[in-house]
Amino acid sequence: MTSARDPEGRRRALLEATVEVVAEVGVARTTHRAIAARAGVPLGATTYYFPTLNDLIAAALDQAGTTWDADLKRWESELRAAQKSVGELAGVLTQLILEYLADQPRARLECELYLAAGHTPELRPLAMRWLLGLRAVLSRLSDPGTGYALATLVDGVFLQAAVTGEAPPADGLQNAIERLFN
Amino acid sequence: MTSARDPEGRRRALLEATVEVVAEVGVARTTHRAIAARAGVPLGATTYYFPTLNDLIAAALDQAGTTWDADLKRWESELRAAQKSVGELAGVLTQLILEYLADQPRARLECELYLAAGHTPELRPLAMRWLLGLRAVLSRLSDPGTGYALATLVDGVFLQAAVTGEAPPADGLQNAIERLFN
Amino acid sequence: MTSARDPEGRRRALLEATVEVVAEVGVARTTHRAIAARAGVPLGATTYYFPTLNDLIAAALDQAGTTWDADLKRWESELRAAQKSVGELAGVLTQLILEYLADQPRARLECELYLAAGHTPELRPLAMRWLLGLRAVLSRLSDPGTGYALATLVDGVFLQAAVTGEAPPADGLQNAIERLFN
Amino acid sequence: MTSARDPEGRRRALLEATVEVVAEVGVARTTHRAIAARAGVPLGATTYYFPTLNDLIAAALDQAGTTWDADLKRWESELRAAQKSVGELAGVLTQLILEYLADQPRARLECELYLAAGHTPELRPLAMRWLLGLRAVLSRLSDPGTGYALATLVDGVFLQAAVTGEAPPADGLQNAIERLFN
DNA sequence: AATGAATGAGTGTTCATTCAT
DNA sequence: CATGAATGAACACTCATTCAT
Repeated sequence: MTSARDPEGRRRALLEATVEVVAEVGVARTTHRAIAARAGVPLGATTYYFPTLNDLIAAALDQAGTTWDADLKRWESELRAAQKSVGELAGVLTQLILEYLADQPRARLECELYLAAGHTPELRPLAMRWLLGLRAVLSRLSDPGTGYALATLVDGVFLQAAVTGEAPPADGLQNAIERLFN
Repeated sequence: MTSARDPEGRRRALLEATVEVVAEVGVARTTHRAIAARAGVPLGATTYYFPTLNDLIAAALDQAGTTWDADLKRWESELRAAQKSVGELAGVLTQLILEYLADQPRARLECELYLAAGHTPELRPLAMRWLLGLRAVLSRLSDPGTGYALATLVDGVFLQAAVTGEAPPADGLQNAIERLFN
Repeated sequence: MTSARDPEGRRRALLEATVEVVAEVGVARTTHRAIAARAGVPLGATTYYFPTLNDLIAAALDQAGTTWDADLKRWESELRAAQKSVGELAGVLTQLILEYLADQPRARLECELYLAAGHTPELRPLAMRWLLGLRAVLSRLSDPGTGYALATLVDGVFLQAAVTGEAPPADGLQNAIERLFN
Repeated sequence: MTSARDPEGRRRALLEATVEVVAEVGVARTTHRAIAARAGVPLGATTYYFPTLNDLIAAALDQAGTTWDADLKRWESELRAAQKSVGELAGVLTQLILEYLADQPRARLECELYLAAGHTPELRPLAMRWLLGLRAVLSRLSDPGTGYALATLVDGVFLQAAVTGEAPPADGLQNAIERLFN
């Protein structure tokens, strides 16, 4: 339980808890009560720091977007270091994807966000940020066409992971990535 | 408003309405009331024809799965007819995807199902049917590795369409498909 | 399943089923569906033969009252045959009570009726018939004061049986009856 | 309408209202809405203070049981003070019963509880507490056999009062009690 | 005559949100 | 400032009753 004397800590705790709850049960089943319990804060804190539940969820997804941006930065630098051969590049990208999916809830989060954006217009810019961010990184490593293809493949991998709950086949994935790089 | 004396029509209307509502607001926000209003039937008809809301949703998704199977059959025959050149094959597949996505709600449905399957175990087999059905068709046209790659790309396209609400770039998509076919 | 061509049989089946259901779940939880299922008749038959559910329940309790009257007649004759000694009289009455309570549902029925009469004025005459019928029989065997005392004791035995689900202690009961007879 | 800022008052009001409603319409017909209306509290208050309707009813009956225990204590001391003659003892007990039955709803409550216990196992211990409590008090004043007989008679009196809505005949009752005491 | 399909009022319960403290 | 008590709208679901067939 974070202290009431640490507003920033509370906000952070709420956002983290919200991300976790959303990843677990989906945006639509996310409740104030679940978030408060998860964050270890009083129920009233949820509406004290964020006017409405949607605001809280949007803020949490926005924060997750920032984390994603940071992840992408790391992806970019790791990929850049492997740019000499297509094979190595594909291997590194495959590895990054697998690592990312190892954190199941986080992986499901992207899909939740994407779909929620379909019903909730104000989430759309946020979802576009994820989508275009990945595409941009991959485009910079190759070209826009390849970047689009790769980013789309990665989104497909994420979606499938949400259903199956399993990691994608490393070799099959790497092979597909290699083909798209050419 | 369907007639109260046309049970088959009612069932059909309910299933169709459910598919639409699910596509619009997501499985978790789908309510008896929304379905009844959309189908133009009284509230009581929903539980009269389907014991519980989950049953109704499952039946609707199952029916959508059957439609999807039929679509896949058509896809397979059209793709087979274009099998002589990779370029043509990619063109036809691109076209089929674009046509499919033209029916926005139906396109979003797949993603909704995939995500809902993540929280709702009983939907998982249904989701797997979609996922594996597409992969099987595309595998038969080429080989398992290519089938996996193509199906994953297509799922990515569907997911992105759910977010952006726009059709994917035809040329970019066809180009990506061609690369995966080689 | 009784035949639709045998209206009297249907009525009887419905009444019997109703008595059973009421005894099992109580008047308030008795439904058309439960009665129809128990009687093996179509749902529509319930409202076809009895305008409302309350009518059906009242008719069933009335019929049970007739059975009760017959039971009382038998009680009276058996008791009369034992009238020479108080000990024998008490022994026979105890035996009759125990036999009656052996059919648990029927035993609970009386209490259900008594209580339902508390909320439902139109059941009151029916309940009074049970109450006064027993009192009359026992009065004729002795005198009004003793009849009142004995009938009250018997009602207490029935009520306690409804709670405990167990038969009353035979010796304790017989002893109490003997005291009241003097 | 009790104040929203008086939790104890609200709980008490809810419990009292529940006892009244149960006494009036029976356990099975007792609804959140009826209780809320009777207590003069908003609907949400019912589930706010008691998680489920059954919890509320059980709590109300439990509280009534506590009141009953207190009543029994008082009965015992008043009866003890009259222990020198059987006639006086019977007179006091009769008086106590009549006083108790003067509060009709409370009197009916016992029967409702008894019957509900027949269908609802978790109410059984509560019902047994009433039943055995009375028997214990009357046993201590005489002997177990007499206690059983008297308690059974009293239960019969309560049950009959629930039907007739009238007080039992004082003289007849006193006479019956006297006979059981010997 | 007899039925079961159909309906909507009413149920218990959840929870976003408000606001007194 | 922070909280949790409080509320009522909305939910899934049941079922007495109606009525076309």
